[in-house]
Amino acid sequence: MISEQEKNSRKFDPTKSELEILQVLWEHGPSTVRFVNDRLNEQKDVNYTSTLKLMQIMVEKEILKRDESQMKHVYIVVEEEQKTKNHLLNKFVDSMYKGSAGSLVMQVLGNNHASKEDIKAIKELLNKLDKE
Amino acid sequence: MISEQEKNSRKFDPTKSELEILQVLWEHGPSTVRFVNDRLNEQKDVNYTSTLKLMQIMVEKEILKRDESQMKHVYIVVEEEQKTKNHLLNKFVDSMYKGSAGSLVMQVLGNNHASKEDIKAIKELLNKLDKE
DNA sequence: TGTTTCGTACGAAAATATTCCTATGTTTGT
DNA sequence: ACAAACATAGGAATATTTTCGTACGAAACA
Repeated sequence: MISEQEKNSRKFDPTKSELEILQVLWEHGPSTVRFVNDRLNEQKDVNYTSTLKLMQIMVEKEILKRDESQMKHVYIVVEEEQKTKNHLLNKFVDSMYKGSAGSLVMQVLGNNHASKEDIKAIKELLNKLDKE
Repeated sequence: MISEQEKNSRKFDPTKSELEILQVLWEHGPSTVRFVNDRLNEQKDVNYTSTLKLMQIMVEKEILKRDESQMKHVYIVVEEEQKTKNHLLNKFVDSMYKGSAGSLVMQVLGNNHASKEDIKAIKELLNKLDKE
Protein backbone atom coordinates (compact mmCIF):
# COMPACT_ATOMS: atom_id res chain seq x y z
CA MET A 1 0.00 0.00 0.00
CA ILE A 2 1.46 3.31 -1.06
CA SER A 3 0.13 6.50 0.42
CA GLU A 4 -0.71 9.54 -1.67
CA GLN A 5 1.99 11.35 0.18
CA GLU A 6 4.55 8.83 -0.89
CA LYS A 7 3.36 8.79 -4.44
CA ASN A 8 3.66 12.51 -4.82
CA SER A 9 6.89 12.99 -2.98
CA ARG A 10 8.79 10.57 -5.17
CA LYS A 11 9.49 12.34 -8.39
CA PHE A 12 12.45 10.26 -9.48
CA ASP A 13 13.90 6.86 -9.04
CA PRO A 14 17.62 6.77 -8.46
CA THR A 15 19.68 5.64 -11.42
CA LYS A 16 22.32 2.95 -11.11
CA SER A 17 25.12 5.41 -10.35
CA GLU A 18 22.97 7.36 -8.00
CA LEU A 19 22.25 4.20 -6.11
CA GLU A 20 25.94 3.59 -5.62
CA ILE A 21 26.23 6.99 -4.04
CA LEU A 22 23.20 6.40 -1.89
CA GLN A 23 24.76 3.23 -0.60
CA VAL A 24 27.82 5.06 0.58
CA LEU A 25 25.68 7.65 2.30
CA TRP A 26 23.47 5.01 3.87
CA GLU A 27 26.45 3.23 5.24
CA HIS A 28 28.43 6.22 6.47
CA GLY A 29 25.89 8.95 6.99
CA PRO A 30 26.17 12.52 5.73
CA SER A 31 29.41 12.92 3.79
CA THR A 32 31.43 15.17 1.55
CA VAL A 33 31.96 14.53 -2.12
CA ARG A 34 35.58 13.71 -1.41
CA PHE A 35 34.62 11.01 1.03
CA VAL A 36 32.01 9.48 -1.23
CA ASN A 37 34.36 9.55 -4.17
CA ASP A 38 37.08 7.82 -2.17
CA ARG A 39 34.68 5.04 -1.22
CA LEU A 40 33.57 4.66 -4.84
CA ASN A 41 37.17 4.47 -5.96
CA GLU A 42 37.66 1.44 -3.80
CA GLN A 43 35.41 -0.31 -6.28
CA LYS A 44 35.80 1.48 -9.57
CA ASP A 45 37.63 4.24 -11.31
CA VAL A 46 35.78 7.49 -11.26
CA ASN A 47 36.89 11.09 -11.39
CA TYR A 48 36.17 13.41 -8.51
CA THR A 49 34.22 15.87 -10.61
CA SER A 50 32.03 13.10 -11.93
CA THR A 51 30.94 12.21 -8.44
CA LEU A 52 30.48 15.87 -7.65
CA LYS A 53 28.30 16.36 -10.67
CA LEU A 54 26.19 13.36 -9.87
CA MET A 55 25.64 14.48 -6.32
CA GLN A 56 24.69 17.94 -7.51
CA ILE A 57 22.14 16.41 -9.81
CA MET A 58 20.80 14.38 -6.93
CA VAL A 59 20.29 17.60 -5.00
CA GLU A 60 18.28 18.99 -7.90
CA LYS A 61 16.19 15.85 -7.93
CA GLU A 62 15.77 16.22 -4.18
CA ILE A 63 17.26 12.85 -3.50
CA LEU A 64 19.89 14.63 -1.45
CA LYS A 65 20.10 17.94 0.30
CA ARG A 66 23.28 19.62 1.38
CA ASP A 67 24.76 21.67 4.11
CA GLU A 68 26.66 24.48 2.50
CA SER A 69 27.66 26.23 5.67
CA GLN A 70 31.13 24.80 5.33
CA MET A 71 33.23 25.09 2.23
CA LYS A 72 33.25 21.32 1.99
CA HIS A 73 29.57 20.78 1.44
CA VAL A 74 28.05 17.93 3.33
CA TYR A 75 25.45 15.87 1.51
CA ILE A 76 22.54 14.29 3.32
CA VAL A 77 20.02 11.75 2.11
CA VAL A 78 16.53 13.22 2.13
CA GLU A 79 14.39 10.11 2.38
CA GLU A 80 14.93 7.41 4.96
CA GLU A 81 16.95 4.47 3.81
CA GLN A 82 14.17 2.05 4.65
CA LYS A 83 11.58 3.97 2.76
CA THR A 84 13.64 4.07 -0.39
CA LYS A 85 14.59 0.43 -0.12
CA ASN A 86 10.99 -0.46 0.43
CA HIS A 87 9.99 1.36 -2.67
CA LEU A 88 12.65 -0.33 -4.77
CA LEU A 89 11.86 -3.70 -3.30
CA ASN A 90 8.18 -3.32 -4.09
CA LYS A 91 8.94 -2.30 -7.60
CA PHE A 92 11.15 -5.32 -7.96
CA VAL A 93 8.56 -7.70 -6.55
CA ASP A 94 5.84 -6.22 -8.69
CA SER A 95 7.72 -6.45 -11.91
CA MET A 96 9.46 -9.74 -11.35
CA TYR A 97 6.98 -11.70 -9.26
CA LYS A 98 3.73 -10.08 -10.20
CA GLY A 99 3.53 -8.64 -6.74
CA SER A 100 3.74 -11.99 -5.00
CA ALA A 101 6.16 -11.44 -2.16
CA GLY A 102 5.73 -15.08 -1.25
CA SER A 103 7.27 -16.38 -4.42
CA LEU A 104 10.20 -14.06 -4.07
CA VAL A 105 10.88 -15.28 -0.56
CA MET A 106 10.61 -18.87 -1.66
CA GLN A 107 13.17 -18.28 -4.31
CA VAL A 108 15.61 -16.49 -2.02
CA LEU A 109 15.39 -19.18 0.61
CA GLY A 110 15.60 -22.03 -1.82
CA ASN A 111 18.82 -20.57 -3.04
CA ASN A 112 21.11 -21.30 -0.10
CA HIS A 113 21.53 -17.62 0.44
CA ALA A 114 20.29 -17.55 3.99
CA SER A 115 22.30 -18.37 7.10
CA LYS A 116 21.09 -20.33 10.15
CA GLU A 117 20.66 -17.09 12.06
CA ASP A 118 18.65 -15.63 9.24
CA ILE A 119 16.39 -18.62 9.24
CA LYS A 120 15.86 -18.46 12.96
CA ALA A 121 14.97 -14.79 12.82
CA ILE A 122 12.61 -15.37 9.95
CA LYS A 123 10.82 -18.15 11.82
CA GLU A 124 10.29 -15.91 14.77
CA LEU A 125 8.91 -13.20 12.60
CA LEU A 126 6.54 -15.67 10.97
CA ASN A 127 5.25 -16.81 14.31
CA LYS A 128 4.63 -13.25 15.33
CA LEU A 129 2.76 -12.58 12.12
CA ASP A 130 0.65 -15.67 12.70
CA LYS A 131 -0.69 -14.34 15.93
CA GLU A 132 -2.00 -11.22 14.29
CA MET B 1 27.98 -19.15 -6.04
CA ILE B 2 28.17 -18.46 -9.74
CA SER B 3 29.67 -21.00 -12.05
CA GLU B 4 32.20 -20.11 -14.73
CA GLN B 5 29.68 -21.28 -17.24
CA GLU B 6 27.10 -18.90 -15.98
CA LYS B 7 29.53 -16.02 -15.79
CA ASN B 8 30.61 -16.42 -19.38
CA SER B 9 27.28 -17.12 -20.89
CA ARG B 10 25.78 -13.93 -19.55
CA LYS B 11 27.18 -11.16 -21.64
CA PHE B 12 24.49 -8.61 -20.97
CA ASP B 13 21.90 -7.71 -18.43
CA PRO B 14 18.52 -6.83 -19.83
CA THR B 15 17.68 -3.14 -19.79
CA LYS B 16 14.42 -1.87 -18.38
CA SER B 17 12.61 -2.03 -21.71
CA GLU B 18 14.06 -5.37 -22.52
CA LEU B 19 12.77 -6.67 -19.25
CA GLU B 20 9.26 -5.61 -20.16
CA ILE B 21 9.52 -7.65 -23.30
CA LEU B 22 10.93 -10.61 -21.43
CA GLN B 23 7.97 -10.49 -19.11
CA VAL B 24 5.55 -10.81 -21.96
CA LEU B 25 7.50 -13.71 -23.38
CA TRP B 26 7.75 -15.38 -19.99
CA GLU B 27 4.04 -15.13 -19.53
CA HIS B 28 2.92 -16.13 -23.00
CA GLY B 29 5.77 -18.13 -24.42
CA PRO B 30 7.30 -17.65 -27.88
CA SER B 31 5.58 -14.79 -29.66
CA THR B 32 5.63 -12.49 -32.63
CA VAL B 33 6.55 -8.84 -32.43
CA ARG B 34 2.96 -7.93 -33.12
CA PHE B 35 1.76 -9.92 -30.15
CA VAL B 36 4.36 -8.54 -27.80
CA ASN B 37 3.70 -5.03 -28.96
CA ASP B 38 -0.03 -5.43 -28.39
CA ARG B 39 0.59 -6.61 -24.84
CA LEU B 40 2.93 -3.68 -24.19
CA ASN B 41 0.36 -1.28 -25.54
CA GLU B 42 -2.05 -2.41 -22.89
CA GLN B 43 0.26 -0.64 -20.47
CA LYS B 44 2.00 2.09 -22.41
CA ASP B 45 2.19 3.75 -25.74
CA VAL B 46 4.84 2.33 -27.97
CA ASN B 47 5.26 2.11 -31.71
CA TYR B 48 5.40 -1.25 -33.41
CA THR B 49 8.80 -0.62 -34.97
CA SER B 50 10.23 0.33 -31.61
CA THR B 51 9.30 -3.03 -30.20
CA LEU B 52 10.62 -4.72 -33.30
CA LYS B 53 13.93 -2.91 -33.00
CA LEU B 54 14.30 -3.78 -29.37
CA MET B 55 13.59 -7.43 -30.01
CA GLN B 56 16.10 -7.45 -32.83
CA ILE B 57 18.69 -6.00 -30.50
CA MET B 58 17.85 -8.67 -27.97
CA VAL B 59 18.56 -11.28 -30.60
CA GLU B 60 21.97 -9.73 -31.21
CA LYS B 61 22.64 -9.85 -27.50
CA GLU B 62 21.51 -13.44 -27.48
CA ILE B 63 18.81 -12.76 -24.98
CA LEU B 64 16.34 -14.01 -27.58
CA LYS B 65 16.56 -16.22 -30.60
CA ARG B 66 14.06 -16.35 -33.38
CA ASP B 67 12.37 -18.68 -35.74
CA GLU B 68 12.44 -17.11 -39.17
CA SER B 69 10.86 -19.97 -41.01
CA GLN B 70 7.60 -18.07 -41.14
CA MET B 71 7.28 -14.58 -42.41
CA LYS B 72 6.07 -13.55 -38.99
CA HIS B 73 9.20 -14.28 -37.01
CA VAL B 74 8.67 -15.94 -33.68
CA TYR B 75 10.89 -14.84 -30.83
CA ILE B 76 11.98 -17.23 -28.12
CA VAL B 77 13.72 -16.54 -24.83
CA VAL B 78 17.13 -18.19 -24.75
CA GLU B 79 17.73 -18.53 -21.04
CA GLU B 80 15.27 -20.09 -18.63
CA GLU B 81 13.04 -17.67 -16.83
CA GLN B 82 14.18 -18.91 -13.44
CA LYS B 83 17.84 -18.56 -14.23
CA THR B 84 17.47 -14.98 -15.33
CA LYS B 85 15.28 -14.10 -12.40
CA ASN B 86 17.74 -15.69 -10.07
CA HIS B 87 20.53 -13.65 -11.47
CA LEU B 88 18.59 -10.44 -11.15
CA LEU B 89 17.47 -11.30 -7.68
CA ASN B 90 21.01 -11.99 -6.55
CA LYS B 91 22.19 -8.74 -8.00
CA PHE B 92 19.41 -6.97 -6.18
CA VAL B 93 20.18 -8.63 -2.87
CA ASP B 94 23.87 -7.95 -3.24
CA SER B 95 23.49 -4.32 -4.01
CA MET B 96 20.65 -3.50 -1.68
CA TYR B 97 21.21 -5.83 1.24
CA LYS B 98 24.93 -6.44 1.05
CA GLY B 99 24.19 -9.97 0.02
CA SER B 100 22.16 -10.75 3.10
CA ALA B 101 19.16 -12.63 1.83
CA GLY B 102 17.88 -12.78 5.37
CA SER B 103 17.42 -9.07 5.71
CA LEU B 104 15.59 -8.91 2.44
CA VAL B 105 13.18 -11.60 3.52
CA MET B 106 12.62 -9.88 6.83
CA GLN B 107 11.71 -6.72 5.05
CA VAL B 108 9.34 -8.37 2.64
CA LEU B 109 7.55 -10.26 5.36
CA GLY B 110 7.38 -7.33 7.71
CA ASN B 111 5.64 -5.44 5.01
CA ASN B 112 2.26 -7.18 4.95
CA HIS B 113 2.96 -8.31 1.44
CA ALA B 114 2.62 -11.98 2.13
CA SER B 115 -0.60 -13.96 2.29
CA LYS B 116 -1.45 -16.75 4.76
CA GLU B 117 -0.76 -19.34 2.11
CA ASP B 118 2.59 -17.77 1.39
CA ILE B 119 3.49 -17.91 5.03
CA LYS B 120 2.52 -21.52 5.33
CA ALA B 121 4.58 -22.47 2.31
CA ILE B 122 7.54 -20.55 3.60
CA LYS B 123 7.40 -22.29 6.95
CA GLU B 124 7.40 -25.66 5.32
CA LEU B 125 10.36 -24.72 3.23
CA LEU B 126 12.20 -23.52 6.30
CA ASN B 127 11.57 -26.77 8.08
CA LYS B 128 12.88 -28.67 5.15
CA LEU B 129 15.99 -26.53 5.04
CA ASP B 130 16.51 -27.13 8.74
CA LYS B 131 16.80 -30.84 8.26
CA GLU B 132 19.61 -30.46 5.80
C1' DT C 1 -4.38 -7.07 -60.86
C1' DG C 2 -3.96 -3.13 -58.17
C1' DT C 3 -4.17 -1.30 -53.66
C1' DT C 4 -4.21 -1.64 -48.91
C1' DT C 5 -2.39 -3.92 -44.96
C1' DC C 6 1.19 -6.06 -42.57
C1' DG C 7 5.80 -7.69 -42.11
C1' DT C 8 11.20 -6.86 -41.62
C1' DA C 9 15.62 -3.98 -42.00
C1' DC C 10 18.20 -0.21 -41.02
C1' DG C 11 19.74 4.17 -39.73
C1' DA C 12 19.10 8.25 -37.46
C1' DA C 13 16.92 11.10 -33.98
C1' DA C 14 15.69 11.79 -29.24
C1' DA C 15 15.97 10.92 -24.51
C1' DT C 16 18.67 9.65 -20.66
C1' DA C 17 22.67 8.79 -18.03
C1' DT C 18 27.56 9.29 -17.22
C1' DT C 19 32.02 11.29 -17.44
C1' DC C 20 35.21 14.82 -17.42
C1' DC C 21 37.34 19.40 -18.96
C1' DT C 22 37.98 24.02 -17.72
C1' DA C 23 37.33 28.10 -14.96
C1' DT C 24 37.59 30.06 -10.77
C1' DG C 25 37.86 30.67 -5.88
C1' DT C 26 39.56 28.95 -1.06
C1' DT C 27 42.58 26.81 1.99
C1' DT C 28 47.05 24.97 3.44
C1' DG C 29 51.83 24.85 4.12
C1' DT C 30 56.31 26.89 3.45
C1' DA D 1 53.06 36.16 0.19
C1' DC D 2 53.21 32.45 -2.97
C1' DA D 3 52.60 27.90 -4.71
C1' DA D 4 50.33 23.63 -4.34
C1' DA D 5 46.38 21.21 -3.17
C1' DC D 6 41.62 21.16 -2.93
C1' DA D 7 36.80 22.89 -3.41
C1' DT D 8 32.56 24.06 -6.35
C1' DA D 9 30.12 25.37 -10.85
C1' DG D 10 28.84 24.63 -15.27
C1' DG D 11 28.92 23.08 -19.74
C1' DA D 12 30.34 19.97 -23.19
C1' DA D 13 31.56 15.34 -24.72
C1' DT D 14 30.43 10.47 -24.47
C1' DA D 15 27.91 6.51 -23.80
C1' DT D 16 23.74 4.14 -23.47
C1' DT D 17 18.99 3.34 -24.16
C1' DT D 18 14.75 4.12 -26.48
C1' DT D 19 11.93 5.64 -30.13
C1' DC D 20 10.61 6.11 -34.67
C1' DG D 21 10.85 7.48 -39.80
C1' DT D 22 11.62 5.52 -44.20
C1' DA D 23 12.32 1.91 -47.49
C1' DC D 24 10.84 -2.02 -49.34
C1' DG D 25 8.96 -6.78 -49.96
C1' DA D 26 5.03 -10.24 -49.01
C1' DA D 27 0.28 -11.25 -48.16
C1' DA D 28 -4.65 -10.27 -48.24
C1' DC D 29 -8.41 -9.08 -50.72
C1' DA D 30 -11.66 -6.25 -53.46
